[in-house]
Amino acid sequence: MNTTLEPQKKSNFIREIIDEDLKIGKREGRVHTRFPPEPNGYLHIGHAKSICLNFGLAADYNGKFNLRFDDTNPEKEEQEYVDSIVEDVHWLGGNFEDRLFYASDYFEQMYDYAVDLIKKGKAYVCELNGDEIRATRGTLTQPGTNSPYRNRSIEENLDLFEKMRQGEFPNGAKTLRAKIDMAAPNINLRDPIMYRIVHAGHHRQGDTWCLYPTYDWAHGIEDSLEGITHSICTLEFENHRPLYDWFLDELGIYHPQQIEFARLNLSYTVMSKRKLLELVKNNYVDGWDDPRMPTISGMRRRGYTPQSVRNFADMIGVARRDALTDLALLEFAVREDLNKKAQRVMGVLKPLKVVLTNFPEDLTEELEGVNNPEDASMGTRMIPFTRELYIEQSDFMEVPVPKYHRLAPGTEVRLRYAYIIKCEEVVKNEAGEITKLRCTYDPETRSGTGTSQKKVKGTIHWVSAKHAVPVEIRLYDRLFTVEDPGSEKEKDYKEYINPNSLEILSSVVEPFVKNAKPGATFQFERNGYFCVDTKYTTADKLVFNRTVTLKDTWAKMK
RNA sequence: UGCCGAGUCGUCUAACGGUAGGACAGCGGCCUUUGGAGCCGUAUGCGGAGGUUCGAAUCCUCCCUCGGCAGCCA
Repeated sequence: MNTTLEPQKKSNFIREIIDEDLKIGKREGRVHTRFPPEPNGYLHIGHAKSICLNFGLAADYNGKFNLRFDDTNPEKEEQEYVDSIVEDVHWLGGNFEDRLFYASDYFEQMYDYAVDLIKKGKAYVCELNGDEIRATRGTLTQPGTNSPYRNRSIEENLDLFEKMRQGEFPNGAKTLRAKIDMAAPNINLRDPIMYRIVHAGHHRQGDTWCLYPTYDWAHGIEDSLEGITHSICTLEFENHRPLYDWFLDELGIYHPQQIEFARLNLSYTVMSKRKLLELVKNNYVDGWDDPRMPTISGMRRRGYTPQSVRNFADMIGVARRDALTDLALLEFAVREDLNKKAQRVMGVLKPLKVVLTNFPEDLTEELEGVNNPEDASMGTRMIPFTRELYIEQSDFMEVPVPKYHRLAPGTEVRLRYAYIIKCEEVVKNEAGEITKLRCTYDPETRSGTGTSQKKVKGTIHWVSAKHAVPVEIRLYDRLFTVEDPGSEKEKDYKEYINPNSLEILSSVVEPFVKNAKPGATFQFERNGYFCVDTKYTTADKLVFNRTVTLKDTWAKMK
């Protein structure tokens, strides 16, 4: 149980429901949640919200959390998705222990329950085809009409249902329907379909079944069988709750409580599996784990930490109103976490050569750099300093604008951990482009020596040319150019794809980074957080993904 | 037009009849050998109209706006 010693978790309406349930001793005071994905795609940040919610509730209330695949539709589901989902839930920290379940493991039990309903006169085999069912369902404002097969005898229903299972009928020929009310104002109650015939191999059941349960019929049973106490799902299932309750009540079995919350929408991206699948299939992105994708695997590859995603989930809270969450919240969450953990290092994204004309040709000085100012235990490292360096192109302006604290002709700037230098000469090629800066350094100004009182406004990062490790750096920008690409009814969301969401750079980093392992995260000082890409990094070439930039107050001033 | 649901700072989210608070974003400042981090300060909000009440974001009525639902998807 939660104790008063623990930090107070942010209140939300689901916690209030649970608190009340616990108070009145409902369901033996247990809390047992689940995350029930269909394995028809990769998990995204919206699913992460649900996982954190469900797992967090179980953890905080000393309860249990199940991972259950809702694999009731063989035509869309694949083992690849199962594997990725298990990996993602684990990575996020969702601990389901040994409780990994599959709806398909309950098919036999569901079938028996269906027979029970038939025997109670609450379900019937219907021979209407898809068009006919649609036509007799009525509309939002008009009631439907009864199926001509609605009043078959129980014996005939039992016989037909058995034959459906045996594979005697083709796809779509017959369905099993609940006998509820064709005039119900809630369309879900107009004799909903419980089983459809699908002759297709199932990723786990193979050809055992040609009869597959629908979501509405299956889901409550799955929850019931697992002893789930609070069945948390998103708002679009709200209209299905009466049906969830109806099935469980008619069956007379353990009855969990369905609670709906608003799904996550994030600005500048899309969250539907259908759209994400389309981006992948049509190569708008480089797979489900493309770092620009809002998928968990994409975010992992981009350098997000599980902790940052969990913090984000806590920040956004849980409610019942539709919302569009600002991407800035997610970026804040990852910066906050990485700031505490990331090894600092210097890397020059777009290099500009600097020659220190008064620095000895063959000298290499070793300068000490702090690995993480937020965490002294991470220690220090030595950084080589030589006559020829690279600095960031953006750290030099031939004609500086006001408030520009960096290098310009005749001005001084500090090199991080090193000396103050002065720009003496700008070297250009025939095209007039700046190719090199000739500077002088002031030997009295070495960092930490305190031998000079000289102060400069700016400090810039650099890499010794002789020691520079060439790397590829991938900069990512938002995938879409508008806040809510999916909301425009008249336009296809793909029209808003950002054509500049990926920029690939040839860059240099300090030698400390040379043997970094795939997945390792660094802060390139003044630039942002970067991680070694797990897909394209090879033995002789490091590829970095920019996870997120540092907050840049200078960029805002411009 | 039927049913269900939701409206609180720019964004997300608290409040449970008793001073509308927090986070992010913004703005101003301090500090700084990362224009990072940190610290301090600051502005902005209860969809509308009535009603009940000493007192309403909260309870009631009406209105407005937005979202979901007519798959043999989940």
